[in-house]
Amino acid sequence: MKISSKGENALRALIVLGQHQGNVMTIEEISKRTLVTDNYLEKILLQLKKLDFVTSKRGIGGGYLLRKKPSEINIGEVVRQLEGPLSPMGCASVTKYEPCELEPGCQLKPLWSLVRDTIALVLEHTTLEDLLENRVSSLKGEDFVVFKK
Amino acid sequence: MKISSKGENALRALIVLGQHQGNVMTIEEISKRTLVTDNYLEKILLQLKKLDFVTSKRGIGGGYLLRKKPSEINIGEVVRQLEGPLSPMGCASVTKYEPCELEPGCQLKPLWSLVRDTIALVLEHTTLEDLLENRVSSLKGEDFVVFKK
DNA sequence: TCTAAAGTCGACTAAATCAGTCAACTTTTA
DNA sequence: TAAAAGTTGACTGATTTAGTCGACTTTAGA
Repeated sequence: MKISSKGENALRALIVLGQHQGNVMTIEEISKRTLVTDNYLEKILLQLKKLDFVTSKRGIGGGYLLRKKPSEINIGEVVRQLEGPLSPMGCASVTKYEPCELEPGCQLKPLWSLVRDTIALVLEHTTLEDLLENRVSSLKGEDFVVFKK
Repeated sequence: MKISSKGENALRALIVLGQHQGNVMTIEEISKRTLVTDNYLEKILLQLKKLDFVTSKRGIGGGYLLRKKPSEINIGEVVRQLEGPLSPMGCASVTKYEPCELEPGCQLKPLWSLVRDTIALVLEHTTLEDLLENRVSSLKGEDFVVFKK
């Protein structure tokens, strides 16, 4: 159930860019603040650019900046684009469903669907703005519960 | 955010063993019902045995069977033992915390913690018995919600 | 118009993990 | 004592991951 370093580092970069909205930042500057090597960051930023989350300016004084407002950048979508489907198994994926030989009647699929849906619930309701403003609340202390209506 | 085939196949095996409680099942029989090759199942069952979820009997008439009652087999624990921590990132892991250079003040960690906690909430509240009796309810149709108290 | 600063692109690699195979071995029962 | 079954360890092939490297293009400003 892991997030790879690519996804993690992409989110780090978006956060740093969000903290400097309006200003372009060079790969080197982003690298300093995210602690990701610039060679690797370059790859990730290029991918974020292709996905239209960021844009860039070449030449002297160039660099990267956010393409959309932080409130319009959905974390679920970022994770999905960089890491693949949110579902732990293809059979429970909404965006990239893969049939399984054990369907129907599989007693595992409902579990994977539930896991997928709760992950999606959290990630798709979080925007970059939420992260920037520390609006993600912890479940610790049972502030949150999942319950059946 | 994937479950590997090892975790999936281990759960399949446990389900099949749960459906035949009291009877030993050979690797070959389990293989037929889970659609996992017996060479690979052998590896997985051995691991499940070391973890004390199943037990085995050698020789003619031998095979595998559950070691505990299905109601005592916690799916979160099975997944954790076979796949590693439930948390998507080490910094948010409860059972295997790994420090990160960006702590404290990291704006991502609360998100990973929330994801970990919701995954744990689902998986740790599910037992093998729940799976066998199809007691895992789907989030579809918004039967469930996550909310802040 | 030249130069240095920046992003862009493609090829390559080293390590890790995963999924799976195989052969030899031990235990047990009939 | 033979056959059925689990046990063990070594091995392999494919894939993914996390980078590295070098050559190239674009741009601003002196």
